[in-house]
Amino acid sequence: MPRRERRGQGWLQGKFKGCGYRITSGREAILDVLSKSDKHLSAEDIYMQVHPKCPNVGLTTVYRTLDVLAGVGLIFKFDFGDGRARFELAQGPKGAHHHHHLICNNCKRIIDYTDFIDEEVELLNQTEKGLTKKYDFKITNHLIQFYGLCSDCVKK
Amino acid sequence: MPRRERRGQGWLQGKFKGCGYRITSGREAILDVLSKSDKHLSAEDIYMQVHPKCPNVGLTTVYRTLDVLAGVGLIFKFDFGDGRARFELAQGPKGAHHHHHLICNNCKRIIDYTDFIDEEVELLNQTEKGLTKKYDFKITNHLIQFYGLCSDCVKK
DNA sequence: GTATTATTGAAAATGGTCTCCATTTACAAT
DNA sequence: ATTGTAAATGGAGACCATTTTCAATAATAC
Repeated sequence: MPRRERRGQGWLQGKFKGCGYRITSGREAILDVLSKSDKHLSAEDIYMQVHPKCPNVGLTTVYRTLDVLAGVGLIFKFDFGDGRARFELAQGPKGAHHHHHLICNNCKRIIDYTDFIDEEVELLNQTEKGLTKKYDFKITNHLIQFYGLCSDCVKK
Repeated sequence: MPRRERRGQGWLQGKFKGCGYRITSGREAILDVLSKSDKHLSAEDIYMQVHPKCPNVGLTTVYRTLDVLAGVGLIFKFDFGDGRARFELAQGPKGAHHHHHLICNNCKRIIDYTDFIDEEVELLNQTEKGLTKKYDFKITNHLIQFYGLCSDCVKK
């Protein structure tokens, strides 16, 4: 059988242990759900997926684990304005899979986009550099979201 | 006495009425607080400031008014991760006062910055244009936040 | 004025998230 | 393998920002 997932899992778990946290079955299951999904999962979404496999993992643990993971930087926490937090893997030591969001104000649909125009990356770096210098602020991360109307809603 | 605020207020109220909403004393007071503050106010902050002047304005009305104002685009609603929404005037028909945020992960301090480097504005425009075309998405607004450590917290 | 309709406040409901604490578990040292 | 200990757990309930409900009131159109 292929060991396809071994690497990713290994890395996640390694990073996790490296930070002094213990690997438990619940945490493993949560990491597993996160790493297999490309959606923006809420705590309850994750709980719903984990629970069938590990009925002994409670919602509280999901929240706690997500908090730890976000603190370590392994996942990102988003707010899309629907009253619940959303989570996704930061994915990869090299920042692969990084993306921004388009959010439809009408139907609340969320579109991920990863295909930055070349200058966008360049400019972001410059902006970060400028801000770091000007405000003496060490930037570790950023959030960029565009709001408006998606193609479906713009027609109405 | 100067009528400095007359214009802004007039514009706000005009826009408000133009959308079919009634002008009430409570709404006036809320608009007043918003237009005189340069902070990121929570619903309760606003309530606390409005209540002394208009004891008959309840928290419910503050929430409802903020919702209407945000819907019309007169104010922006932010989430800085502290569990309560923050509001501020979109300020002006020409988008003046627009700014982005630096958020300290440690002390939660929030720094506004308005002094975009020229390229940043340019890039945003290009990015918006590109996204609009590619995803057929009508962009009306954006949110940009940088996370990290402020000068005080970086020392520790 | 009067009718019409939006707006209101108070109280209660909602719902996501966190706290508490007795119990269980991971894991390093034996 | 066994054990000691601190970390991790989950279930119930607390918490608290935000919404809903509904009867009373106020703003506009006529």
